[in-house]
Amino acid sequence: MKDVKLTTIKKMESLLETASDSTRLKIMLALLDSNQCKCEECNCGVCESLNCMIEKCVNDIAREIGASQSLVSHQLKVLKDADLVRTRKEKTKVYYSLKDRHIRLLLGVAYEHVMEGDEND
Amino acid sequence: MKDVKLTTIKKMESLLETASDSTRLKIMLALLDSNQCKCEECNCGVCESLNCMIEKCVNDIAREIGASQSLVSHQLKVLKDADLVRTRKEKTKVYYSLKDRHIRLLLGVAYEHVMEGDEND
DNA sequence: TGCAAATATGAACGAATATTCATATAATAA
DNA sequence: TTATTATATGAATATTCGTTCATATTTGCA
Repeated sequence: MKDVKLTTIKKMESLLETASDSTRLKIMLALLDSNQCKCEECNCGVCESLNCMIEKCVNDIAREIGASQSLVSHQLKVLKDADLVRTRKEKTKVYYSLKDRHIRLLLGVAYEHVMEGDEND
Repeated sequence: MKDVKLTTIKKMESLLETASDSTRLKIMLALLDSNQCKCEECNCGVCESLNCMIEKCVNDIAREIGASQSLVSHQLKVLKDADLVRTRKEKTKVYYSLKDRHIRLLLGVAYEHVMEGDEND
């Protein structure tokens, strides 16, 4: 990883910056929740199939994480602009889901690091 | 990942926040550079052995990433306080290295996500 | 056509943060 | 001790960012 281009670093910065906010983390973790997995083959919530992607609408997310509709909408826009989530419209509702497996991996690595605490390597 | 505690989310936020800065990313990427791997068994730069951990002193990092000594020192402190790097003193120099494999994984996932661009899953 | 539900947006405020400059501290060698 | 090298730190500045409040937009339904 020696010669990483500046534009690549800027993109990495943008990705991590977008992920590094409590509200947005809560939103993304809500979208990881396996309870609403729609996949018929499994119920893991972390499998790689697109069919298995969990999606929730704005108000449900807001209620679940205990934040206002406005705040969640604002932060979902940030996540969308940074390409961390995708959307699907259905009637008046907009369903959000995590963009791809990298986002789940990112959350997973961060979660594990925090959970393992101060062990040394 | 449904019931993630608030304190856990705060720690994840802190980890990602610390990682989400160009200067600090450059520093950490410099510490991933396999060219200076001290491991005698391999030269990969990404192996998990602590012996294989690459370490560099402040001025070398500053020169390598083209930033001032003061800035690098400030940001290394941020990285150290957040537990992303470890230090080893030797005479007047202080050698820095990445803390553990999670940090390398985090950088790796972010790098891959950016590199794969806008492919959908 | 009008109402209701769901979501998006703009302005404003306060808080947090990266960088620079100047200087301080610590440790070594002559 | 004195000079030199390496690193750390404090203050100051400008910029960015999260949240709230009020309001706008869009869609479906009666």
